[in-house]
Formats: sequence, structure tokens, C-alpha cells
Amino acid sequence: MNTEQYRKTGTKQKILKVATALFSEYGYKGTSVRKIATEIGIKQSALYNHFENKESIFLEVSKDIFTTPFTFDDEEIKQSALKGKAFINKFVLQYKLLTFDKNNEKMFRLLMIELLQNKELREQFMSEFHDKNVKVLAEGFFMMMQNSIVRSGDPMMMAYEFISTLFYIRLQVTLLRFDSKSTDMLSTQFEKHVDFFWESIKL
Amino acid sequence: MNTEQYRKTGTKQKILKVATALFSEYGYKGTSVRKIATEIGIKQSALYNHFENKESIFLEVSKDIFTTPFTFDDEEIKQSALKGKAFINKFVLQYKLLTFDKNNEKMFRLLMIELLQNKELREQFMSEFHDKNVKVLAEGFFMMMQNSIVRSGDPMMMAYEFISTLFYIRLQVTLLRFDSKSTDMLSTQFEKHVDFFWESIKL
DNA sequence: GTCTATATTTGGATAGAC
DNA sequence: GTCTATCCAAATATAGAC
Repeated sequence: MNTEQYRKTGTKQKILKVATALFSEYGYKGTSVRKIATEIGIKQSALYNHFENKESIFLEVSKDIFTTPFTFDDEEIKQSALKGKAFINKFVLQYKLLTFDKNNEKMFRLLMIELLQNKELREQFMSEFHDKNVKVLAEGFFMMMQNSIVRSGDPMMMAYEFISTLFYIRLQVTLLRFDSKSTDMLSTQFEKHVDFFWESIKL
Repeated sequence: MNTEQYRKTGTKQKILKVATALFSEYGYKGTSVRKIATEIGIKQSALYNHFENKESIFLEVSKDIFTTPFTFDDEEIKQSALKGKAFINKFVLQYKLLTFDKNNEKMFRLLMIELLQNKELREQFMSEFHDKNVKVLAEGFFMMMQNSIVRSGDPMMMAYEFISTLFYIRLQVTLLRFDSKSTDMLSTQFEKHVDFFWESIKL
């Protein structure tokens, strides 16, 4: 029997779930372990059976920020890149799905809340959120340049230009949704961006 | 005589200065009134002779976030817009100066730290930081379209594309400088952006 | 206006019974 | 594993002497 283990895991998962919700709404300092505990119906001291301290809860929660399934394998890149616009369309579709996905939204909020309070998050932001995406995009643009599908230039620069707007849209969407405001005006912004950008680089 | 008033104002200004530095580094919750007080060499309780409470200090500090001298008067727009690239060059120069200006940098950091914790800041971000800039840029692009200097399209959309990259560069610069890292790789990004964008829209 | 002293609250963490 | 009880630290804020 593993009822005991099951219950233990159950509580631990509850803690992580509630902590994720609270951290991504009120930030690290704005979230007390008391609040986490009462929210799941246990006393504050009981938390310490599952986690050493508050920070270890946060660390486990924030682990998931950058576990986004965001890489295309090489084959897929090559195939898509030759199709030109289809490549960036594919990329943006992924990005858009992440933006509106409930879990990813929480993680993105948490990232933005703690970005200037947490050096490690800043570095991960640069490497995982920026560099990785730029690299994938730049590879695609490079191939398109070689095949004279898009105008020549620095692929990394082109990728930078492309990803920056995606980030900005995502930030705005996140802010609006945080206040339960409509994102109608922004929902088509992703596609508009693709169209505008493609028009800017195609040959 | 207004020595007393002078001293009062002096302390008040000191408080605001120190509070700005601390809030923009540790955020609202991460900054205690104690720390503000000791930093300027007075006891914590003495602060309450100048401000009602902690929040009122924050409010006075955050007032300055959006007092950036960022609008061009209509005449200047018209003149610059007809010159095409000179217009966006001018805009970006302003933006770049703000990005690297010590005071504006603090204010931007404060904005990013508190953006998801403060609804009013979010709304001001949208109206003052986004809408206002989009409007100015869109007017310029509109005139360029009418004069067949740039390709036709939605001026607001074009402005959105343009400003989003500026914001992203600014954010990255701010993060790097926060960790005292080199911004060499980004210092020319503003100009690269202008070049890339102009190449994308010019006729 | 600033100081000392103090009230009050909140939050993180531990000890020990069940 | 959870509970009650308790400790400790930090932080906001006020009262009253100088």
C-alpha cells in the first residue's frame, strides 16, 4: 500500500499548485507561507513537512518557468525554413499558444514579477527566453537567405527584430489579462506581426 | 527666516532621493522605512514628520515615472516626417538617451518591478508608455505614407512594430546594467533597429 | 524636527503532542 | 503528517520628551 505516500505527494502537489498561483499573482515577498497553507486547508507549520522553507517552495515552482517545449528539431527547421513564411508562422503559432496557455501565463507573470529581484531569473531570461529563440529563428533566416527567399543581412539581427515584437505583444496580453481586460485588440497582433515582418524581408 | 522650512524641505528631498534608489532596486515590499531612514542618517520615526506613511513616499516617488519629456510638438513632427528616416532617427535618439539616463533608468526599473503589483502603473504603462508613443510615431508614418516615402499600411501597426523592439532593447539594457554587465553588444542595437526598419518600410 | 520608547502586526520557523 | 503552542525577527506606526 502506498496510501501514505500518495497522501504525502498529494499535499505536496497541492502546495506547489497553490504556491504557483500566489507567487505569480503577489510575488515572492507578497506571498506568505501562512496564506499558502490556509488556502489548501492545512496549518502553516504542516508545510514544513514537505518543504524545508519558503524559498525551496519558490525554487521548485520557478523551475518550471523555462521548461517550455519551444525547440524545433533540426529537420523541422530545415523543412519549414525552405517554405519561408510558413516557418515564422509556425514559430508564432507556438508562441501565441504559450501566451494564452493558463499555466504558461502564470509562469510568465512570475518571471516578470521577479525578473528584477532575482539574478538567476535574469540570466535564465537571457539564455532561455532570448538567446535560444534568437538562435532557432536565426538558423531559419540564414537558410532563407541562402536560398534567396528573403533579403540578405544579419540573421541574428533579423531574429532579434522578430522576437522583440513577440515579447512585447506577450507582455501586453499578460498585463491586460491580469486585470481581466479584453485582449481582442491584441489577439490578431501576432498574425499582423507575421504579415508585416514577412513583407519586410521577403524577396 | 525660512531656515526651518529649508531644513524640512532638505530632509524631504533626501528621503525622496534615497527612497527612489531603494524602491527601484528592491521594490516596494523589499524596501523598509527603516532602511530609508538610516541611509540618510535619521531615525525611522523621523520620517513620519515628512510623510504620512510608506505608501505616500512611494506615490511621490512613482509620480516621476512617466514625466519623461517624450513628445515632439506638431511642427517638429511635420518637418521631420518629411525627411523620412531622420524622423525615426530623432525618435530613437531620444529613446536611447532615456534608456541610458541614470534617473530614467531607475524609474524604468521601478516600473518593471512594480508593473504586475500595481494596477495603476499598468494602466499608466499602457497609456503613457505605449499609446502616447504609438500615436506620435503613427502620425509620422502616416505623413510619410501620404508623401509616398514609405510603403502604405496601417500607421498604428507600423508604429507598434517599431516601438516594440525599442522597448525590448531597453529592457535588456536595463537588466544587464542592473547586474553591472556590459551593454556593448546592445549599444548599437538601437541604430541597427533604425536601419533594419527603414529598409523594411522605405519606398 | 529628531530622538527614545513602545505598541502592534505579520511572517518565518521550530518543538512536541497526537 | 497534522495539529497547537510558541519563539523570534522585522517592519509599520504612534506617543511624548527634548
